[in-house]
Amino acid sequence: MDKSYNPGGIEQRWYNYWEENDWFSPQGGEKPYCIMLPPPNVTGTLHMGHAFQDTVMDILTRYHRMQGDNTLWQPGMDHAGIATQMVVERRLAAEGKHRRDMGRDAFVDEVWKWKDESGGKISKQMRHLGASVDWKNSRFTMDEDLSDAVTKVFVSLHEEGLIYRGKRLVNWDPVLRTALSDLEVLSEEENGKLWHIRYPRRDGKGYVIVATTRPETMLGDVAVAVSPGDDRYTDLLGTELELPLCDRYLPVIEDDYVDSEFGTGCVKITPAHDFNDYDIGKRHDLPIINILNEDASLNDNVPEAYRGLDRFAARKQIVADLEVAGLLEKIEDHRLMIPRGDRSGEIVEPYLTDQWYVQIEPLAKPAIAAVESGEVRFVPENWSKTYFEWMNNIQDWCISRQLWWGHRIPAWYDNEGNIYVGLDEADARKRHQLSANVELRQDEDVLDTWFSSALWPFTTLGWPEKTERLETFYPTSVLVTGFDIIFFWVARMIMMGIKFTGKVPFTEVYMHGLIRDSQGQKMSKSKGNVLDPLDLIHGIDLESLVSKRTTGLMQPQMAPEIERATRKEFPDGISAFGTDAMRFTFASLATNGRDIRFELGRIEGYRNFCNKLWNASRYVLMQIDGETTSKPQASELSAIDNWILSRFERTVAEVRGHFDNYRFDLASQAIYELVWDEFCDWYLELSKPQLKYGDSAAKNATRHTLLTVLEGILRLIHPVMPYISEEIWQRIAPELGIKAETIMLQPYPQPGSINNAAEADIAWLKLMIQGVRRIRSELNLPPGKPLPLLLSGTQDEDKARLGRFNELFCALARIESIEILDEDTTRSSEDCAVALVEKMQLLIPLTGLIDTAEEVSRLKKQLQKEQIDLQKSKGKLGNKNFVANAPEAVVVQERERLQTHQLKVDQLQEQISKMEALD
RNA sequence: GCGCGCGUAGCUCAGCGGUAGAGCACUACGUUGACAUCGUAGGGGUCACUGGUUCGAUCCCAGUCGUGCGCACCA
Repeated sequence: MDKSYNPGGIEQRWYNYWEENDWFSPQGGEKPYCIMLPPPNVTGTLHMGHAFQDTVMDILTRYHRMQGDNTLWQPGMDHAGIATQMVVERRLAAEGKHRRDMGRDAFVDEVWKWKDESGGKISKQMRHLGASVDWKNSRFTMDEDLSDAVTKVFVSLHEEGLIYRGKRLVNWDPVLRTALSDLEVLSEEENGKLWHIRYPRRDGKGYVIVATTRPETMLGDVAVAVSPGDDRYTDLLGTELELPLCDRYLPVIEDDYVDSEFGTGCVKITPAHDFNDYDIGKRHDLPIINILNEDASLNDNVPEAYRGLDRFAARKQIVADLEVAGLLEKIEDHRLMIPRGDRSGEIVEPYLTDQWYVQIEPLAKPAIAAVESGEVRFVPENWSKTYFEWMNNIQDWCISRQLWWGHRIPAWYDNEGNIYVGLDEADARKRHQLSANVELRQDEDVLDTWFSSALWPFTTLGWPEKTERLETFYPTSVLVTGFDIIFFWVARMIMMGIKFTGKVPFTEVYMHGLIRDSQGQKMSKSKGNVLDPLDLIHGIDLESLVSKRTTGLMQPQMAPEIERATRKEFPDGISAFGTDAMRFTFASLATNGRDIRFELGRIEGYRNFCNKLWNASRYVLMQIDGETTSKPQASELSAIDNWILSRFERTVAEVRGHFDNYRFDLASQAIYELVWDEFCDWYLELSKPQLKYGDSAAKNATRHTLLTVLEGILRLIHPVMPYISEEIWQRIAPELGIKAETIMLQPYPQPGSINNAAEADIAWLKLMIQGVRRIRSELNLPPGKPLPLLLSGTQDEDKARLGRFNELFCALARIESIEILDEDTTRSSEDCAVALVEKMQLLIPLTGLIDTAEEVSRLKKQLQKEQIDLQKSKGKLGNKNFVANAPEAVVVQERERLQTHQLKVDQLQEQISKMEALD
């Protein structure tokens, strides 16, 4: 074995080995276990969030596979309509092409080409991460059968009246020129202005002032509304106002929506371009005047002067014209919420169009019930509140998008505009008894990507066919996903799953936090703080990292700042940490929190941990080299052997519990402590003298224990660190007579029995060793210098243990001789340094080594601490209410503490006064 | 406005009714053949604040301050 762990050399080899042997496919077994991979965008690449999520899913998958479950991790990719179309359009733009020039079919061909090129990247990345997904059954949302399922669902919902076409206001992205659902619009507070405009009264009695944040919309005004019963405006009712810049008059209406306290108490009403106004318009039967084109330029419904102007140019012009006309009362600075498309970043406009909608409430009801009843359980549980909050106020879902890339809506129109829905054109004709000579054209629009994603858990398993996979794995076991898509995806899967299979799509939803950078910032290309998981695995030099972060920016002016920050945070680039270190890091970060900060120091620490495990294994292999090791009799195992075996069993139980509760952080910590703090720090060190001084049976027992515990650790850790565990296991397992091809199909450790006696023995031994070490360190005695030791106050058990652990103790504490002082021994201890182990005092003669004054001050420090603790205990026990009300066990424990502290205080005081008497 | 979080050691985070924990960072010492990607020992916290419940509160309850997120919003 190499002297240090080198992940680069082995990872690819093991992954290929596993995949070639088809061990990622379900292996059979009684209990099915299934996880659906949230399908990543086919044209993207995996970021840290994906790597984190994939790690969690792979841990669960490998954990269950090792338990013999029939385990499926279903992979696949999503066609991501808007995102993908944007990427391909940008690529075409670089060649000076535009999709509208090339036509729909040619454009879609381009997307497919790009999909084939790009989709491979993601699967390559997932392979590097060690993801044990069922590659053979990987699916894509645009696959023919999945597309057929989408169509079938659409037709079926339409038949039931749950999908309808309607003309109403939608969120319109004027750059992408498509409708968006509510969820795809992000509103944020921005600086704006409030323009106060005078609307003259038609009766000539002055004017009223209305305020607006979007002056250009006045061209679509159809009324002015006031609050009912607002005294200031009672005389206005029934009159009309002149609409400035237009040759129109507006009625004054009353509506409860208007807040008389806000602004002037007068609101202009523009039903075609404001959601609230739209509702008011409907209530009052007002006309709707649409003033915008698809690209948000002004259309022919406005005065000629403004036609064709972009919305913001028009705003400027209108304000100027109002100013000239003396109709602009004032302009105020104003903070307001600006809605932007989540993809384009453009300000979206409420826009009146025909779109397809899902009537969602009938679907939502059973989906709410499923979570209420516990049929679907959120982890952490609290997310169910967020889910209910949204589901109880759910709005109809706009599912049509004016895009070319996606599932085409299966609806056809005749020349009169009648709509015919069917599985395909022939089916539509059949259903509606249309003769072949009726001309039909298909709806141009495609479906929201999330519509097909909502079906993912069952369509990937073969639905609508009643396949064996569907039968076996549906409902799936757990959904692992980020809370950011709880509405987009989780809620919709539950609704669609129940609707079309009659069952929930999964019984548990593990919601993890979102990966952020070391400053707590969200990682994004535009901020220039993204990390590529592969760069953490393979390493990257600083210059490459800088150029990677600064090329292809949407805002190139950010480049210098990004470069500066990158050079500061990664002055030496990023070294190659390997997949396992990264995975272990992700596991340790998987707390219940919402934000997960990723820091290099963390992964570095776990890289070191890999090296620790590697070297421990190297040690074990060196010890067994050239020896035959056989299974020892139980009686041949020493206390230290029994101790480490017992610690191992404890850890197994702990780790399993944590995995079952999705506490990967606690699981990884438990493993880390077992490996480093117990196996390496103590057992390996204790095994050295045992292998040196023990008889042949004891040596054999120790070697066997080294192998057994290490082999168990490897299986315990394999779900988190698949590569290093396989690499070492392949060398270790044969030594134990295990003949198997891979660790990944070995049984996951089951907790066994605990050995309390051995644990108590070793706890005592550790105290002894640590006592001596502390004296050495605090008095600056050379670590390597052998020291004599005197013991006083030894109890029978101490003597018995000394008999058994003499060699181990002396070796680890570097003690050259031990003398037990009896009550009547004349040897005095006043010139000794002292350490306390229970009732016993460890004494190290200082003559010629060090001034006793130093020891006195050291002891005084300890005494002070003991006295504080003693007072605390005394205080508690002196409180009658405590003794009367606290549970018996707590009181007993407190009494023991009191005794221990009292004993130590006495011992220390005695020693101090002895030493002080010397002077 | 409604809902959900968070505030614990210099930093990042566990813990959550019975004497405060980890990793990293820090200090001192140390290359004895598994490992310097290391070892040994150590320092460091009125657990945001104020009240309440309790024999006992970092933990439960109420409020305050700070901070983050989601949803809905007033022209």
